[in-house]
Amino acid sequence: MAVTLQDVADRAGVSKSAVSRTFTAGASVSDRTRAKVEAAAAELGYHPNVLASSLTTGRTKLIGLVSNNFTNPYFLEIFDRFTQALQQAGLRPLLVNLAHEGDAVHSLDMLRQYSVDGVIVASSTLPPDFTAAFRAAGLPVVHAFGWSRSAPDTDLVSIDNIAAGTLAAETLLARGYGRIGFLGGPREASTTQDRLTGFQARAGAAFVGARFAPAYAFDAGRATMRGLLQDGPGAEAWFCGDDVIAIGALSALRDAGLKVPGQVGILGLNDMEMAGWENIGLTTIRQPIAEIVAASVALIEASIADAARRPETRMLPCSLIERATLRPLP
Amino acid sequence: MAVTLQDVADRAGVSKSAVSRTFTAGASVSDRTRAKVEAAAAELGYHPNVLASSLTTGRTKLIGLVSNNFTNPYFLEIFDRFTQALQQAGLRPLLVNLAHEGDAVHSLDMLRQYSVDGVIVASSTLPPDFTAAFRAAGLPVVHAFGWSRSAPDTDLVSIDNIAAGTLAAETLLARGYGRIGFLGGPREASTTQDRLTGFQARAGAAFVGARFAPAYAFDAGRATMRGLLQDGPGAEAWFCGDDVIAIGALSALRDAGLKVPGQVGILGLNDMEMAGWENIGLTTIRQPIAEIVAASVALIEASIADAARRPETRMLPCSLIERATLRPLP
DNA sequence: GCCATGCGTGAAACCGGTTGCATTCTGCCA
DNA sequence: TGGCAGAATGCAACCGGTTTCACGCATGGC
Repeated sequence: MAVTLQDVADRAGVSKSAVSRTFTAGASVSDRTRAKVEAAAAELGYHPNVLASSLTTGRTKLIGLVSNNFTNPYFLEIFDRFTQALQQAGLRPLLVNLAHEGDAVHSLDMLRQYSVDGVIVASSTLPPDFTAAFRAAGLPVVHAFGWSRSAPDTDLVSIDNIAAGTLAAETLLARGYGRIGFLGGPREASTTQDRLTGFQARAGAAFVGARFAPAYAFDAGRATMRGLLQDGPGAEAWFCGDDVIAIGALSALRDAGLKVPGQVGILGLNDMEMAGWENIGLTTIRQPIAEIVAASVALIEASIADAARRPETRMLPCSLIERATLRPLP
Repeated sequence: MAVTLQDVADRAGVSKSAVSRTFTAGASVSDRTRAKVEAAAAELGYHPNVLASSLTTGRTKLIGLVSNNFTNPYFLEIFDRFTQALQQAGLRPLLVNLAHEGDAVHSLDMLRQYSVDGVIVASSTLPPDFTAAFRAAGLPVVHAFGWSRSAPDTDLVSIDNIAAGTLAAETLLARGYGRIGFLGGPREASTTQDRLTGFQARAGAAFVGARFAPAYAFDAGRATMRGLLQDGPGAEAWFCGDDVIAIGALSALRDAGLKVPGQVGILGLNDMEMAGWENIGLTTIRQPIAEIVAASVALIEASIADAARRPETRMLPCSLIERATLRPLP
């Protein structure tokens, strides 16, 4: 059905080798041969079969893009960037949805079956031993949006979550909120723990406690905030570990008749597109998503090019985006 | 590096053929050999290389998942379902982001280079000649969430957009809105045209006009509604061609001090998760996304199994989801 | 005019599997 | 026990490429 190397070779009156060489950069071919081959290839509409060539070259240009966050709209922005950045780099994302627990080991096997060149794990909740498994299998792997002290032997790209927590506490205090709390995402996630650590340390005596939403979801944020309100007077301002949780919390506050940002302040994290919608106007800490994606792709490319490369950690700075859910600076 | 068929064969003391046959269903192997091979494979941690086998079988179990909607949160739900459904079927999604116009022809070539078994195009705005190009290349292709009279020779899975428009008009009229309008997505999309057609036909004299948002995005919906408001008294209720446009429109109405659903009614389409958030409460027409995804995967499997299969069109019913942006029935 | 140099080329082996075919093995029946 | 059918197995070719190797040929220096 499809046009093969041999077809082109026959047409051009040269050997398979000659054709192959015209399509591999840096190979030795005369201008005359190259011209003949290119003409034949164009006439026949030939495109080399990447998969066949991967057998000998060991490169598929396939990258496993693994995530378990298919419900948080923020991740659509992340997928958008990743797919574009990978395509730009001539790589192809093989998407893996880690919806169920058991998928983890299975998907590792699967990605090896397809001999992907590398794996990008985009998640802040996946346990470090998951990425470690890829590395143990000899696969280049970059963990983006997650961070873990316990896995220093894999590439990591992330914000400094401790610094983000610190920035959050500083921001709330500077705006005159006296009692401040943390409304994080899933408790087990090391990112959540780091954000809390930074927040609590900087908040000092102003810290009134932490609560954890079970998921990065509107409902989870809303329900958790409702619980906090029922428990009596809590904080004057909350640092939420994620925008979508923050938006859920806002909804609960509004239902309870509390004025934001006057009576209660809310600070998010991520700066997803929705945070900027005029009917939401969430004040939030921005993750530099473009830079995180670019760095992740760069690191995976580096690991592919040099298998002996030492893994590296890139922590990118985040910044405050001022909108309407915190009082202005005095 | 990786364990190969030969390694297993050596270990088990049999030929490559025997090993290959133990892993292909329906091949003739004795129980004794199978046991030996399986033991050896387990010890070595062998997983067959799908790409190598694809050379002879012609099957990669790779499916191109093509879309250009990486900004509408609704599509994250769609990707979530598609990835899960494909994984369930033993297929792997190769994700293609059609962000730029020029990507189209390039991505076709690319998907052929990877000899994908089929392509699923998930988009309501891609032109029909795009999917036609895949079909012309001999690739099984299913177009989901889009529909076109002009391309009856490809598999289509979608709601009946004309019927959805009719249902929308009926719904608005039944709730006592006298003058009703259509606020659609991109004008060129055939889905938009169909929704308008159905809507206008049923609305009859109550129809006051149509306006088109330039994109499926909050900002687009908001700006378009703001424009409508400036143009003076418009409709009492609007049928929006997409939830996220509807949510943008709601934001503009609220800013203008108009009461929803009392003074103005808003009806969306899709029933994305966000539509159900308590701070939004969008009344909307639900697309049966699970069924659309399931049907798309089933059709692509059918096309792969039988290359001579005739393409087919599946139109699935949609239904009204009652929330808070339309007046209740009298 | 001779030889070293090096580029361009094709034959053939190989990547990791599958599969047609011929051969051997097994079980069953006469 | 012999004969035979059918199952099990191995060999070798093949899928569509890449790459090593050896050779042919043009070039340039002496």
